[in-house]
Amino acid sequence: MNGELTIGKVAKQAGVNIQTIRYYERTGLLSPSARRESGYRLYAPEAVQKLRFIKNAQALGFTLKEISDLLRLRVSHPVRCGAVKTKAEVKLRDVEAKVQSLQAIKRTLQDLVSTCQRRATTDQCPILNSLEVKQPH
Amino acid sequence: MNGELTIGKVAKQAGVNIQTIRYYERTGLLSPSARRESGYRLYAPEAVQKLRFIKNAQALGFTLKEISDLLRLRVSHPVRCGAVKTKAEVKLRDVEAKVQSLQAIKRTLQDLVSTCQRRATTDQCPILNSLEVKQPH
DNA sequence: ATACACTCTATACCTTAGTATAGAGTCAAG
DNA sequence: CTTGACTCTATACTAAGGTATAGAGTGTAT
Repeated sequence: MNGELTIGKVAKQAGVNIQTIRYYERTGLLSPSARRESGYRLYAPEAVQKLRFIKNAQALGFTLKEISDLLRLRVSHPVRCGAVKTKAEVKLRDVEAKVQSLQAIKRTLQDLVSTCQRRATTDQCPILNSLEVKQPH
Repeated sequence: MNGELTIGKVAKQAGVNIQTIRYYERTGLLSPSARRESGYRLYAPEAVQKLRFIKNAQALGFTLKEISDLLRLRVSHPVRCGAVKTKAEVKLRDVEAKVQSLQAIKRTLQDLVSTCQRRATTDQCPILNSLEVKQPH
């Protein structure tokens, strides 16, 4: 037993459609580690983890292109280190901004819940003020 | 001067396409506060704020449907308070989960940046371990 | 009163991210 | 050695979220 999985097993374990996995292969996001002689795709168990990461990251507003960039971030040669570091820093700023925005929404929702508890009422939309609005440059 | 804006002004201030605003109107997300006799849409200045909120929330992975729900969350009558509170609490759990996931990605990116600084190398994809993977139920 | 920018409706088209289907071949249990 | 579940490629379709265009009317500065 070598631990390799067929596409159906991977799909089931990751909770995604088989077609989705093949679609990700077409777009360069996830390739099988090997093929059987018959052409059947074979995947390492980490493929399941990768698919779950992709689905999580999508729910956070990342596009497949951005997720692909994230997955490619690794320090392969000291010579490329500077470039990787720069990319990681850019992504980090983006992620930090998302965390800030989400926390603002979170505080508003918490306020709303406690406002309800105090039986106060308002016709204003409270969530509108939650996000620090950036002017388009 | 009553402060009402035509669609072009709103679009420019919010940094979105005019067609997008009309699309949001069709989908019930944002309606003009009035129309001129000629049919021209007129918007209150808050429409700009609302559009920016929508764009921010989309970048955080919320769908237009979810954003619509968020914008409707307000305590209008004490009698409805329980329902609003329940909805707000559900959204709150969702937002908290997103914050957790983003912070995991953030820590990984920070590690990556400092790994680079130590000139270490790895062929592993470090970000794969960043998200607490939930089993599909 | 005429340009020119703006807006209207209606319709068509586009991109991203899948999902479905057809027709043929493969695998493994009985 | 066949039957049922699985996989293959290729192609078409779908849904969400826009974006573009045509043809007609409106607003306003000169």
